[in-house]
Amino acid sequence: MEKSFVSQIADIDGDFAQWYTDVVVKTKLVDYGPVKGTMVIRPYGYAIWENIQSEFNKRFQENGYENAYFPLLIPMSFMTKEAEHVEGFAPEVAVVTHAGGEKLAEPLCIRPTSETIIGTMYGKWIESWRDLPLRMNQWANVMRWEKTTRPFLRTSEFLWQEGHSVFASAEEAEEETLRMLAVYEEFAKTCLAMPVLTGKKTEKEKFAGAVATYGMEAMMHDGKSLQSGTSHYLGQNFSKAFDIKFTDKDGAQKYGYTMSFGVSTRLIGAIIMTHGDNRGLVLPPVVAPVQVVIVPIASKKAGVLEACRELEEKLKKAGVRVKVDDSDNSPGWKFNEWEMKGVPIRIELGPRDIEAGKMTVSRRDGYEKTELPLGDAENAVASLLQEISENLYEKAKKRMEERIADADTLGELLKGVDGGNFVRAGWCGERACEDKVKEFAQATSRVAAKEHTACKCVACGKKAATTLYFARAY
RNA sequence: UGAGGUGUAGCGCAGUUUGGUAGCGCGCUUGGUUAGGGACCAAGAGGUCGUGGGUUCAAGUCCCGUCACCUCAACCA
Repeated sequence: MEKSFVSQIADIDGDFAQWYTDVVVKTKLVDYGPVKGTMVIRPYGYAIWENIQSEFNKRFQENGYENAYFPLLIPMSFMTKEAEHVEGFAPEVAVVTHAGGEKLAEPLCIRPTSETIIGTMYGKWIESWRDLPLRMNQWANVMRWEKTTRPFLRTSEFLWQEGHSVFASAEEAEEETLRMLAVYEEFAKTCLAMPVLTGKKTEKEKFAGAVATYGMEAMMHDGKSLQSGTSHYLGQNFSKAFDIKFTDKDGAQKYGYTMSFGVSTRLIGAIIMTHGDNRGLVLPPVVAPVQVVIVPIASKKAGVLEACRELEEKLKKAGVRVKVDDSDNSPGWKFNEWEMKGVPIRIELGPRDIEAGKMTVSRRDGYEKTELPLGDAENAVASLLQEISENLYEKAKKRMEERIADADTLGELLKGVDGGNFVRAGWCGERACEDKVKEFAQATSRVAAKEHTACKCVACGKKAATTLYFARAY
């Protein structure tokens, strides 16, 4: 017999990378793409992304954003207008040199991010203070030629959302940067059941061309950190490079202040690694493609399939994403299959249940089965989905909070990250000290802590200017 | 680019030391019996052994070249 999924995967804490790859491949979320470092997102994986998109679109609209689309190809000359930006992205940009059978006069970059092309258009569109603020979002693919890749976490091509805004004042743009960061944090909590740390990044870790970068970091099962969203205050760096000028109320020509923010399909990787267990995926109900799977027992017996269909209809009407697995695999096989795929609720329906007017319900965040009356299935399922979401969040939050350690010295910091912790430590503000931490502990600064509690820099012992979270990162 | 490793059926692998008919498990197809935690029986399909050359009566196996991929280091949503 083939080894089961559970026995094939190593200890979840021991060989996490292998476990992750197994989950991604076996649950048919993706195939590896024909081009190295790319992935083919299969329907089950893409459905998660679509749910993420629709939840985000609601929130973006509430914040004044409209969706738009900008071109994939960016003239090289656009990229070079902002010095830091081009320097930061140059090593990972793919370039189109030929088209139509001829060498192009100017090479075209495949977008690694769209600040430059959107900035160019904004420069043409914006004339007056009345045009501001301008807020747009695009859902797109981008390409960054990464040396090492892993599905969802780092692929050469990935799908994301990038929001780009222009304001008349620095204050408004900075405020927006933090507001969208807060939208991310709320989304992570309510839709992904994922607790995150948010805060400002250091100079070393900030986006190329930004004045300030804020990040959202999530703790994975193995204690490593995954940057799962960023929001950048760009000041006037891009408005000056792309001539984003407007005539203000006082008649003066002024440069706008811009900001941008993005999350990617990496969020799906974050879900897998935050909630997954030895049985496979665990999907938060809000984004799960299938929220409830109904498994018929002895499905050839009279009335069983009919009862399943009836329940399916009832739940569908209540807005639940539900599926009846009427394939002719054995029930045990189906249980394992759907557990591996992370479906939050499984309902078993067999002759015994139907006779008793009940259904056997099993939730993915636990092992126990309970019997509930069939008559009130919609309400039971709705509240159970909510409960599962909250439970997943609480479990992940507890785990994260238990694994935040404090360090005063490099030795303590190393011990902390070795033990799978985020380490909170003081930092004097010098780049050299950050580099020293990385060299000593293979950990990087993630974000600044909201409260500055440390006194001394963990690397040099001088007075700490900030308190940072350090972690090993994906 | 520095170091190590792997290419054999859709997937995971054995076979290479010592050259001698291409194997196993899973999956797939067909039929039947089953069904409350990855069922069982039977029959079947599927491989120019990454690739080019060489040695040999004979190469998956030995020799030379070459390509691809993986892991770690370096770089990153």
